[in-house]
Amino acid sequence: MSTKERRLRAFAEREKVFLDAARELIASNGMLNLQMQRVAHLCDYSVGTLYLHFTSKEDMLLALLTERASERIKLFQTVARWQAGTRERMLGFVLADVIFARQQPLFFHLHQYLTTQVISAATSPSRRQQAHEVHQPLAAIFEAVIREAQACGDLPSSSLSPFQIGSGLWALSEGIHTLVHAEGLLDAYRIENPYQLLFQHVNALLNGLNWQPMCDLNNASSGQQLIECIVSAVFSDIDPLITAPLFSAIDQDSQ
Amino acid sequence: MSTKERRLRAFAEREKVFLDAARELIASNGMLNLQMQRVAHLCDYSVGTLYLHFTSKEDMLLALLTERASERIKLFQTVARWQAGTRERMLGFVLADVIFARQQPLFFHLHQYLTTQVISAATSPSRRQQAHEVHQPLAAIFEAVIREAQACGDLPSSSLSPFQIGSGLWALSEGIHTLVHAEGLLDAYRIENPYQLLFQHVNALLNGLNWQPMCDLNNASSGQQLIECIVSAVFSDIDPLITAPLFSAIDQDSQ
DNA sequence: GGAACACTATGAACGGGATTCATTTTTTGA
DNA sequence: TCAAAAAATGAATCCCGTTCATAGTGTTCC
Repeated sequence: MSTKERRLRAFAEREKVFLDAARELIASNGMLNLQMQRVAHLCDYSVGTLYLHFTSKEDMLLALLTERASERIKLFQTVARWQAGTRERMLGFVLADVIFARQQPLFFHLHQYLTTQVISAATSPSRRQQAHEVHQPLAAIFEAVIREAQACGDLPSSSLSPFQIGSGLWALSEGIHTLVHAEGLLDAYRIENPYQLLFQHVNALLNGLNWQPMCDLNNASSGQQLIECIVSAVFSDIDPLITAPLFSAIDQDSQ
Repeated sequence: MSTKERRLRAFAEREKVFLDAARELIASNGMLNLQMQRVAHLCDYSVGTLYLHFTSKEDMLLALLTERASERIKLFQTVARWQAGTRERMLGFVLADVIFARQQPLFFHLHQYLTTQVISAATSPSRRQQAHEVHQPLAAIFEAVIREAQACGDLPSSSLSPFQIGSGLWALSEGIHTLVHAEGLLDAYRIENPYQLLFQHVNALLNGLNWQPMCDLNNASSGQQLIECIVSAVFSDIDPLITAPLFSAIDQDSQ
């Protein structure tokens, strides 16, 4: 009975085709102008067929986001495999997130948009579930490093669970991204390189947790050197246009 | 030539009437079901008149958000006037933010929704500008405390500007709010009281900045006592239903 | 082979609601 | 009092997301 399997596979493949088309259309016209009609027509299918896959437009966008989770996880895994201290790897995770946001601004916006309650309510529960499952490994990866740090004495044991400890870094990172994308906010305060700022805050937080080896916050350039070092050790394959502004003084970022 | 002035005042008053109606309708039917028609009719005006005030629905929502900024600022000012150490006051700001988010969940959702680039793009530049201006005092208030801390030696001077230092706390706070509202995320990790977690992270970050007096992170209950103390000193007029879960172990929060 | 059946795909039509603008009403000032 | 200017109106428009009755295609079994 391979008929059914074959059909399922074909269905899954078609879903990818739709998502590719959606991505392409968003890339050229912006998320605001994405129309279900156009997605369907670009793939030579009818709208009805498109709606066999997604319960709504938002549902499709969430699928698009979920599809890309694996790339983010890959970046995290690269960091996790890196032979370095636990603290360096934690910084590496934050860096990975920044790189991801810069590499794929579209996905960052999608994430932000779909996290909103109003919009999230328009997605199907099953796809929300799927999105969660797919992101699970992200947390698992950094939890492992936190456990390792506690085991080897880099990090004092705490009443908090590893996830709870990590959530602080996660929130800090998420929050900076939000501030960065709140139009005009950073201009108003003449903050030129928000991501360098993020690393400073992360270092402060890690220091506050007594995560060894402690870092001298007054020496900003050594912090930048560390980032540069992580980039060349772990992310040497990433386009320098994306990574360079993270440790050099001048920010060429134009979002 | 008071005619013009009178008209302007009347216009501003009518805008308030519209915003009140919008708030009422959102409160009863949810943001998703807000219709411009209904807002206009509830005020006995035509849709056209409504559109003399707002360039779009999103523009109206942003106005609604901006209108409420003063309440948030009031909470901050209460904290700023409190006769206490600088570190306590910084915690107080974070607490004020949490209280605001719990008191006015609607405005929190609006904020989240309108910060999104997709939605923000649908608002008028002038209103975005206005929203910025109105929020300016928020930053000014906490910057003053940071300056004071540096002056009195609670906080070592740094190469970062006061705003830059504060932005870390701001981001952390914003990020936790985001995680809290990302449906199901906290359930998945059995995090019962995210705001207690926020205070722990804030304390870690402040410790990391060497903000005196340092706080013992292992003693969670003393942290909770501090929150309780701030609440009774500064926010005694706030409904205990809102403040109690912030320092007691059981979280009755149901968003 | 082909008839009956089940499963898929279709896209015109529907519906909901934001936005507009030609027209009417009100206010102003001489 | 009245023409000109300003403000208000709401029916009509337009735009899209979503649906569903119908047509098409593949499958099964005699």
